[in-house]
Amino acid sequence: MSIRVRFAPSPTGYLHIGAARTALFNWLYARKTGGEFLLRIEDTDLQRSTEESTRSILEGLRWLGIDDYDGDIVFQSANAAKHRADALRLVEEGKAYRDFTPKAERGDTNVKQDIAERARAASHAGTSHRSNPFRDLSSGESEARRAAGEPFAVRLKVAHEGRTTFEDAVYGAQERDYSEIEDLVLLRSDGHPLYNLSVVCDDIEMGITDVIRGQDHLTNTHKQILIYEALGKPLPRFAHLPLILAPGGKKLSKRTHGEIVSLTTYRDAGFLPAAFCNFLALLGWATTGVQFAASVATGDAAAVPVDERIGEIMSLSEIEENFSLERIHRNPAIFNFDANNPKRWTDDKLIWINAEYIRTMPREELLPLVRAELVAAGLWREEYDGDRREWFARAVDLIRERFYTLKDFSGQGRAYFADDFEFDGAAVKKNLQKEPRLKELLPALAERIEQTEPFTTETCEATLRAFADEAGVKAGLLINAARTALSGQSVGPSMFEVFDIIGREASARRLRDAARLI
RNA sequence: GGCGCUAUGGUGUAAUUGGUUAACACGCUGCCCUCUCAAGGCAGAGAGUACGGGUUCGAUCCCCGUUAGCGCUACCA
Repeated sequence: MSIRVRFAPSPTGYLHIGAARTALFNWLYARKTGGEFLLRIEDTDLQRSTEESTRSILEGLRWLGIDDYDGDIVFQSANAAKHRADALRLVEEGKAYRDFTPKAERGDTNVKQDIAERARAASHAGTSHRSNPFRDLSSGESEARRAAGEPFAVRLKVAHEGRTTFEDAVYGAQERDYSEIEDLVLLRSDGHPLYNLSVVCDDIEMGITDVIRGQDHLTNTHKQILIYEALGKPLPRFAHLPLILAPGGKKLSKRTHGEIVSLTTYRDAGFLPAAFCNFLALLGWATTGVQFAASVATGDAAAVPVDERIGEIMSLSEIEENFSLERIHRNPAIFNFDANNPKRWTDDKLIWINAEYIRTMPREELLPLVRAELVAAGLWREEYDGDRREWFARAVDLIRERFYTLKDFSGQGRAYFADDFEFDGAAVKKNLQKEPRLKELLPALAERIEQTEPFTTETCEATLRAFADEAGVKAGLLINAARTALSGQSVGPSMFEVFDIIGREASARRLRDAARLI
C-alpha cells in the first residue's frame, strides 16, 4: 500500500516552528517514499479556531515550499456529523456509553492544577476512573433517559484488564495498561466530537498509513488505538517527533515566547525558506550520522575524509535523499533565542545557515529574492531589469558575501541602490572626523576619481594610491574615509570594487558631500 | 498525585554489534590574510557523557534508583 501521511494543525494561532517541522518531516517522508502528503485543518474547537489562523498556516506552508499537498484540504469541522455517528454507533454496539453526569464547569486558567488536584483527590478516595455510575447502566434505561431529553456525553468503555501496545518508529516499543487510561469522552454533551475521536475517524477516512506528529501525542496514541480497535479498523504506523524547547529546556509556547516562535517572523526578517527548512531538519535529526551512513553505504566510510562528507548545509532535495524516520532521535532539541540581544535574537545556527545560503546560492535564485526585498523597501528601479541588469547582479554579488538576511540588502545595502542612505555615527567619527585634512583631501580625491579613465576596479585603485602618495598620507586613510563617504558605513566590501559599482559620478559626488561632515 | 518520554561542552549532533586522547558544526578566543568587515586558513578554550549504584576485564552505550525538563492525565487540541 502506498504511503499516505498528513499534517494536521489546529488553526488557533500562527504556524509555529514546531508545527512547521512536523509539516516538513511529513512532507519529506511522503516525498522520500513516493507517497502522498495531505493537509487537514483541525478546527473542531470552534471557540479558538479562526480563518485568519488557517490562512496564516497555509501561507507558512507555501513560504516553506511544502504546499504541494495531495488532494483537497480537509476541514475537520466538516466531518463532525460523521464523527458523531461513529460515536453513537459505538454506543449501540456497547463499546461506548452515555454519561449523564452534568458537565463540570472548569476555569480555563489553571487546568493543569485542576487535573492534578482532582487526580490526587480521586486517589485518596480510592475511586478509579472506571467507576462511572453510568458505565454499566442498562441499555434500556440509558435509552429512556436519552429519550427524555437528558443531556449526556459519550465515553469510550475501556476494558478493565489489558494493555495497548504499539511500535513507534522513533520511540520504539510502547505499552500502557488500561488501568492508566480513563474512559475518555468521545462526544461532548452538546454532541460535539472531541479531538481523539476526530483524529482517528479522519485518519481512517483519509487512508492515512503513517501518523507523524509531535511527541506531545505519544501517550494520546494509546487512547486513539483503543478507538481504532473499537471501530474495528487497522492501526496506522506511528512516528513521534521530539519536541522543540525554549532555552533552558522550557516549553516553547506562543503565549510566553510570542512572535519568536512564529514562522512569519522569520519570513519577515528576511530568512530564506530553503535555509529555514535546512535548519528545521537539523533539529532532532542525526545529520552527521546520515552523512556517515551515506558514506558507509558506498562501502568506504573510513576512506571518506571528514571534511568531504556532506555538510550540514543541505538543499531540500538533499535532505529528502538522506531522510529517514529511523535517524530521528528521541531527545528534545532546544531552539535558542534571546529577546534582549539584537545580535542573538534567534538561533545562531539559523542565522549562520541563512548567511551561508545568501552568499553561496546560485545567483539566479538569489536575484528575484533581492528584487522582492528592494521592491518592498521602495528601492527597486525598473532599469535593474533592463539596462542595468548586469550591474544589479554584480552589485548583489559584491555585497551578499557579508549579509545575513534578505533584509540586509535594503538595510546595510541601501547605499548601493539609493542616494539617501544614513551615515553610521561611529563610522563618521572614526573614518572621517578623526583626520581634519580629509576635508580637503576628499574633494581632491573626488576630482581624481572623476578623471579616472577607464573607470574600473584597477584604475580606481591606482588613482587612489597615487593620490595618497602625492598627498603624503596612507592609502588606508583615504580608503576608509571613502568607504564611509560612499556607503555610510565603516565596514563593507573591498573599496575599489565599491567605487566601480557605485560609479564615477555618484562616487565623486559622495566624496564631496562627505567633506561637509568633517 | 499517577503514568510516560528524555538526559553527551553554551547550542545542534557523532561515537560502527560495550574498547576513541569523546568527534563534527554553530557560537566563543587568538593568529594569518588585509583598505575595514566578512569569508577563508591556522591554532585554542570549552564535556569525561545529569547524579548514584549495578553488570562487565572494560560502560556515553546494558540494568536499577535518584534528580531535572517535558508530555499525558479536560465534555482543549
